[in-house]
Amino acid sequence: MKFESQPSYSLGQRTPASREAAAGESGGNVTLVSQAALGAINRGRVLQALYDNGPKSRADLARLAGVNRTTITGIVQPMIEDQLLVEGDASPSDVKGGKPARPLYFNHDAPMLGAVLLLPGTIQACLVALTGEIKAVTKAEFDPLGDTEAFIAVMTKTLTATLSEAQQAPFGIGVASAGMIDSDNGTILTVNLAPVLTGLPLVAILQERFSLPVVIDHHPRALLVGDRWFGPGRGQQNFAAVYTGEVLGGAFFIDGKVYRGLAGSGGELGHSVVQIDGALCNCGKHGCWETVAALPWLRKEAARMGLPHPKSITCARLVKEADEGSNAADELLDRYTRNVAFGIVNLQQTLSLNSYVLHGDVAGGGVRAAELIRQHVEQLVVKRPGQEISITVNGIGEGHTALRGAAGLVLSSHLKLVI
Amino acid sequence: MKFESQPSYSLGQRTPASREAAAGESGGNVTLVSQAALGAINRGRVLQALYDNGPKSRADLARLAGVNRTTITGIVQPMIEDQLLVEGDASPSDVKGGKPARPLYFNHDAPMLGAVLLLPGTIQACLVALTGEIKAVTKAEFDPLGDTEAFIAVMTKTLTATLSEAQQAPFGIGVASAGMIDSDNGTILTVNLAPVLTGLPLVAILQERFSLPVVIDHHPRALLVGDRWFGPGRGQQNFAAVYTGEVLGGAFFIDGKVYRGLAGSGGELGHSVVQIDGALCNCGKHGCWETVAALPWLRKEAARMGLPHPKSITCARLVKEADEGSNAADELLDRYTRNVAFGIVNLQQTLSLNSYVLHGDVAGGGVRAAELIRQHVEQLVVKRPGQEISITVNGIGEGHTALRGAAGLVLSSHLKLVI
DNA sequence: ATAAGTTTGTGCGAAGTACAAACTAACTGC
DNA sequence: GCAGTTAGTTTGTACTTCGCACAAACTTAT
Repeated sequence: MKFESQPSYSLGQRTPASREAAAGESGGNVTLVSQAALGAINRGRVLQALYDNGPKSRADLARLAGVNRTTITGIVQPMIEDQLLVEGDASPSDVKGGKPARPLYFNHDAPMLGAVLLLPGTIQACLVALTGEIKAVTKAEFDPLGDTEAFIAVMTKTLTATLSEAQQAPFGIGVASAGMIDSDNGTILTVNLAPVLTGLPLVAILQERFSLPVVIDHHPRALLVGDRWFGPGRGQQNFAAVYTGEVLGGAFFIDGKVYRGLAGSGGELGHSVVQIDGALCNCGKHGCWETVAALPWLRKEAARMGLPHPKSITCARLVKEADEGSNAADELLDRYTRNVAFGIVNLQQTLSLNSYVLHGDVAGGGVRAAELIRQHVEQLVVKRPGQEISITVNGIGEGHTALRGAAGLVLSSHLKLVI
Repeated sequence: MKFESQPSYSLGQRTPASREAAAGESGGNVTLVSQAALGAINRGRVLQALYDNGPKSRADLARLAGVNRTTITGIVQPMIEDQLLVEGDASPSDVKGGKPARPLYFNHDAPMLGAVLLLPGTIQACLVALTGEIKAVTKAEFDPLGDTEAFIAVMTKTLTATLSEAQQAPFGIGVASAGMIDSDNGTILTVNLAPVLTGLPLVAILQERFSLPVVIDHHPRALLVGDRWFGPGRGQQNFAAVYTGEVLGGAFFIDGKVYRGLAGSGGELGHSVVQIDGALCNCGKHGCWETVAALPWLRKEAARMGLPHPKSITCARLVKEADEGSNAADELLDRYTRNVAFGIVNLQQTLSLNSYVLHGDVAGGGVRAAELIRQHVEQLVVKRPGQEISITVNGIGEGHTALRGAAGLVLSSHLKLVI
């Protein structure tokens, strides 16, 4: 399947990319900003402002960005003509009269985003509208120990099925994958439990088959992006997403952009050390955060304390049983949330992002777990005047956030907000 | 003392600042890039390329930045006319003939940078040339428990003495200070051992007295900037500076810019937790990194192990005694460097910067200490294919790096490399 | 010695961008 | 009906980068 049509205005995908490539070839470490790139950057920022703040008039956007109204007109007019944006009905003027503003927002029928969630053994693909709605979900399974060609066949078939439901060419395809991902080079390095994926240059493969921009990143980073574009991180310039479950992970949104680290390796928090010479971790080291704040620890402690059905214990059940009056559950919940808090404390001491969105098991514990973690973090962090730490839970289902995040990866790279 | 003259080309100080202020007033979180800002940004990047790569011809710079040669000419010509840059002698052409290139570099007589290092009880001020040379060092002492007015008087007098030796108006004044600093608002929050500084809006005070741009940041961040502009971090896009001594601290250079965190509070690594419920820390918490990797721990262990003169033990002496055959020193050195390594490991797992510059006590241990730390980090970190971790020591004296870093703070803010 | 080839650096016009001023459109309040 | 206010557009200006052409300065081959 191939898509040809592209919007008349460049969103900066081509030019800066080729520029960077050129600079890369000559080994340069500086990149000047060209005139054309400038336009793309500003177009991207206007779109992001629309995302972050919801429907806004041209005048509002101009005020928000501190630029001239005419600049905004120049930016949005081609987008309206291309039906990426639509003008809403005139909203009544608020105070002292004046011409009513016409709010702008994304066209419901604008091109969508392809999204793939890749976990050991399963593939989920879908289309995500710019407004966040999910459509055309397709699921498939693959043999984690099988043949590479077989996997590619399943992946292609699944994605083709989903993309064929799009009315127009999607902006691109975003892939969120478990495991260790090299997002710079678009390859999967290793996925525990799915050796078939080891070393797979998935971006190159999909780009070739679908002739669309393709982006890949690891699961926690997709959650982060999902939070940023469509969840509680919307509009924020600094926050972290923290995932807890069988393993621990995190991702950071710093100064308005996704932090990736070299070759996309930042945020592997599970194996930061919180207990020198502590318990043995799966990674072979001792005292990793994962040894005290992941589900295996919780199951072990639940069994030790004699809680019912310790093998299937979750934060959600712990909260429920604590709410029902179980002292043991209450105590374990407190210790669990405290252990989770230590990782967040170290993050806070390091980056001082002040805002954290929880995912995974601990998110199942809802507001109560989040509040407990917040209290522990507050106690364990060195206080600064005027500093407030917020811990929130993403209420939307886990899979949906990851899929939306995969879609958001495309937006982030497409809008090229980084210079 | 007031300075009036300013270079004819803007380096972006005024416009973006006022732009940001305007956007801030209206509560906006996006900022479009203006035409004028674009020029300032590119001018800044050309200058940074000159810093990072040493003297380069226009053609080289154009290749390095991936832009047209004429663009570089347009950027550097006014700077040459303003005597910020100078054209060197024609260097002999290297291979196939052609017109010999004229390398450009900073004019030795260009405006300098004012730098202040503020530690409890002492002030150091100096001028730093764009080439890194330090001139007109002035030192003074103040009463850490004394009167605010008295401190300001000493500070003003010291700085006036230094600045009066400048031939032209410096580009600005950079202040590196111990303690907790709010670099966004330019105030000192708290300094242990110097209560007189608590809450002092030093930037506003100095800006008013000297009519120059003033920047303040905390000590580790000044070391980072010193490394970046004039030390082992030169030309690097990602690295961290780590300070060990009576306390621990760090600062990060991420994707080509100094990371500050909200209100400049990132990098307070000393109180990240590496030992849940471990030893009591000065901060009132338990198991902070500072409890196992700072000098108080080293002194305590040296005493426990019966090493000579444990109260004045340093990493430098430990290395010397270990080199001379002391098994106890060797063993303690290994444990000390391992404990230091844990903090770097957590940083690496979080941000994956791959490159660390050591300062403070552990830097006194030279290459041997750095290599030991590197080995421990390699062992304790989760390996990624193709990932190399570098640990280096800044050979230049501590004070000089901090002063150069304070100067570099001005450059960083003046060049406005961030958009 | 001469010619050819190569590289550097500089005018000049074109294209693209944001901005300011002045304008029209649309609504409120008196 | 008219003044006041706000939204959005038109028009002209200033600034920046880019591509092309060209002179200057050097090397190499004949």
